[in-house]
Amino acid sequence: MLNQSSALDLAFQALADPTRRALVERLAHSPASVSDLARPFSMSLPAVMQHLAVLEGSGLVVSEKVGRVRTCRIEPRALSLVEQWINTRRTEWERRL
Amino acid sequence: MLNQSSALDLAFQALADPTRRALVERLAHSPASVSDLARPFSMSLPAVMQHLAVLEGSGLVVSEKVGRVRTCRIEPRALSLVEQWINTRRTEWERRL
DNA sequence: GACTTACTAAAGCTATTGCTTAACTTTTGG
DNA sequence: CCAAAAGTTAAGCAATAGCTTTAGTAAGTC
Repeated sequence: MLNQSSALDLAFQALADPTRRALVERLAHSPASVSDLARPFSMSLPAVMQHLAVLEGSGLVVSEKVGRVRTCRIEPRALSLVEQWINTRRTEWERRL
Repeated sequence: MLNQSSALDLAFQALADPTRRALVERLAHSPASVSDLARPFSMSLPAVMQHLAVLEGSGLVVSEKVGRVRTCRIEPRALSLVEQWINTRRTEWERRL
């Protein structure tokens, strides 16, 4: 199954994991470094980094490394894309009634 | 009785698959039977039914069987839950700026 | 009653996911 | 320079996801 995933596939898939949603919730308040993001979780740092990679791969998070610190932040346009897809379906349904 | 987090897990996970999103898109227009839903897809009927089971498990779709026909429809409140989670994050982020 | 339609149940198979640990590299502070 | 801090890479592994095929059951049709 090598067909390339759409942006929505990647975004929904990224948000399907509770750890990744927690990361997004954290980042909704302010940007943060990888270590800061990892600290609250009981899992290993590489595990958190893999979650961040999924989030970046989906476009929901962007990051920039300066010195040895990578700072991550939310990309709200990717959130909008998902929000709009859902809103469109819900609205289509409700318009019928 | 699922807590909010699990409900979101299930909903996002359900929507992460393109086949299931296509089913939701179809159902946004009108309710449909399992066979009607399966017809446009190249995969087997049991495969589509498994997708429908995931959607029902997430609460995004409900169904009722009358005679030998199961009719599926969208449950917009489950869509709202997802929509609101995203909206909250996006709004939190944008309020900061 | 036999046939077809509509759905269901179960088993199995492969690829992906979500972790782990271990071994790096690159900065930075003393 | 030396060592700690911050991040990265790679390998491996158990569980899950997304199919398949096969074999059903229940309900309309003739």
